[in-house]
Amino acid sequence: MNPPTIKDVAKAADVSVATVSRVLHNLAGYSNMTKQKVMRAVEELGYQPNAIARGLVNKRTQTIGVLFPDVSSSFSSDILHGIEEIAQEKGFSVIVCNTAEEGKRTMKYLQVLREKQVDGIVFTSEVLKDEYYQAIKEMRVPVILVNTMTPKYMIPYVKVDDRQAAYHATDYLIQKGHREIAMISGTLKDQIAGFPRLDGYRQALADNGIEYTESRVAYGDFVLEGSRKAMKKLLAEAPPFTALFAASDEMAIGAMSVAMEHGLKIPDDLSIIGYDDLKLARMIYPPLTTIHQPLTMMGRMASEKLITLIEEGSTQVSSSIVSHHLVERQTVRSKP
Amino acid sequence: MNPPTIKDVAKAADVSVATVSRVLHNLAGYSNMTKQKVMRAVEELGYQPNAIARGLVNKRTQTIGVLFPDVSSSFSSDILHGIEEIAQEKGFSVIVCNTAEEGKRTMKYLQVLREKQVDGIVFTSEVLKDEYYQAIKEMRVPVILVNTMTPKYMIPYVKVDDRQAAYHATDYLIQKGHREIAMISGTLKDQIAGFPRLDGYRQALADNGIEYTESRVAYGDFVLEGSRKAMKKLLAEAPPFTALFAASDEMAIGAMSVAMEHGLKIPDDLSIIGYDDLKLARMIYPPLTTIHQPLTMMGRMASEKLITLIEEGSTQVSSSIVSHHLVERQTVRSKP
DNA sequence: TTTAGTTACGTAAACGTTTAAGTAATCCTA
DNA sequence: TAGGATTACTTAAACGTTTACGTAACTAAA
Repeated sequence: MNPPTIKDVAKAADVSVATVSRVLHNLAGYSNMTKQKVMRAVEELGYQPNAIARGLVNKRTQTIGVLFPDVSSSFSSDILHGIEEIAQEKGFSVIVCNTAEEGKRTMKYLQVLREKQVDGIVFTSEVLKDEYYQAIKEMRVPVILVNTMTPKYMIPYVKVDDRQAAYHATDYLIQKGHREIAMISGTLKDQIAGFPRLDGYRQALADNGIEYTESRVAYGDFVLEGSRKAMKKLLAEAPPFTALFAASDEMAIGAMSVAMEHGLKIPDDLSIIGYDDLKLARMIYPPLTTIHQPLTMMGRMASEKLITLIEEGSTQVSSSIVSHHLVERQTVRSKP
Repeated sequence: MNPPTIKDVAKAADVSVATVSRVLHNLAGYSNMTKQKVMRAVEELGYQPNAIARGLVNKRTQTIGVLFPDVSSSFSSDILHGIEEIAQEKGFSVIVCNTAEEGKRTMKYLQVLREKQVDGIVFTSEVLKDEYYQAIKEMRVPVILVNTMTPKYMIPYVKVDDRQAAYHATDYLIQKGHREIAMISGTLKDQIAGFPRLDGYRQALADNGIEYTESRVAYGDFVLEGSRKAMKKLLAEAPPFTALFAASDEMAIGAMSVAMEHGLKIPDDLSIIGYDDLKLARMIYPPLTTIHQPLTMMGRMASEKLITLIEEGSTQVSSSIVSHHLVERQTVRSKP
């Protein structure tokens, strides 16, 4: 009736449960004949071990929790993909947590993950508040930050150098001959993806002897709608510009569409470079030149690091700055 | 040292574990004073219940497993988003499983889910092979199919009527005055999203007295690259056409880009309608007219149904055909 | 004042594993 | 051929809960 347990197997094979457990784990201490008996019983009963019971005694669940501000974003799901891939390879399951805007559900989810006894946590794309840090510390499991970081605590992270990548993007535009370069930035309050990217842009201008013009930067919120508004403002109010750096692909695409609606040709009338290299950057027309963040790989790395921490016990933490690269497609044009 | 258990709380409050358990669950059988004592002890020790131990005795883990062929697709992640939302609301966690191409890992994952004692499963976007069905049946937990179905077994599903939606898309093109309508179909072997959509297209043509021209349909594999090839073939070999129905947004976008590369203007020279209404349909330029599948809502419905099945025990199964709708954007134009 | 009923607990078994410790038989080795 | 070492097991505790059952004290009705 009920699913067979190890006890049923033991009874059927006429041995003790300890013996069954040992043959199932390939430990020593039984004859070949008993092994046969046990295997046969397992087969006949269709026995499957119960990971919950196992977890209780081992204090290990082979499960990790992953927190995203928005699971359904292309961004998050690429990271998730990488995390899941390595996790499953190493025998871990992943519980996904959508913390929603403003991390409204973060604390609740941390609580759930604690009760469920996950072995580790990946925390992505959001700033790690003190409150979160305390909660995680209390649960005594390793954490890895992806696409975010904190200077305040020693927590390993995996991310690209946003400032440097933004510098790269802007410098590329300059090398292509552009000098009037606008930017659509994320919100400045965002210490991770907002300020550093703007700063990189500024630095690139400065290093090339181009004056920074405040009215040429507008602020979006990393997603489409905000960017469309920002672009309209730029088109209406900013001094003319021949190129645009958008701090996310989604914003680049929003800007592109309003540019096209204004009758501008891309890249002939306006060059645009994005940031992220989401799958859709390749799909739109013309395909978007952008800064590639290896999201899936970052997910893989985070997963790998986390599982190492889980299995070796907290050895030293090591963060990774992964390198971005610029992928040239068709939205940037050399200025003669 | 170790995290406090219910025993520690009991000791600290000077009562039995049974009493602690009772106050924690708001059951009857204790005085107000003991309640205070227990609560204080819980507070002071920072006690958190262990869901693993609880799961062992209750035979309930408050966890569901969700299988996707590709978690990182926009399609899957929208569904996941809906599933997660309801799950968390109802106190369930979700384990994501990426079954990879060809369901290579499906069996392995079903095994994991079984060992981990999930309370239910949602199976998405893939055909449910007999092998899978047997495995799930053996684990005696409810399943819900999303975006797929099987006539062979009584398993509740949530999906749109692909045939009807394809009919709708095609008919819309016809109402707009088009009569030379090409199609980029998924592979015919796909009994879920392949054949039915082609069939809907055919039926719409027939009902409007338009002859079906085999050479006007090309086959992609639902994703970008295949579609680009298909579109090139169509442009080169098919009799001229003024409109195109693509069986997925991704294919529509692929087709759009090759059309644009050929110098065709959309929608002036060619009208295109897609299928799915992925987020990016709205983002590209011009925004894609397409069939909207309410993916997030489908995820929510599936989650809701599944949890009902889990909590009420298998009552009757009920499937849902959810209604698609056509969203008019800017890639279809009336033919004068 | 007895008795039945209720309240407020405590005891202990159960969930399905893993594993340390124990035991009996067999095998070497000197 | 006695002694220790090895092999092939078994027993039972432990993991952290929930919950059926037992029981003592108190309450209320007759």
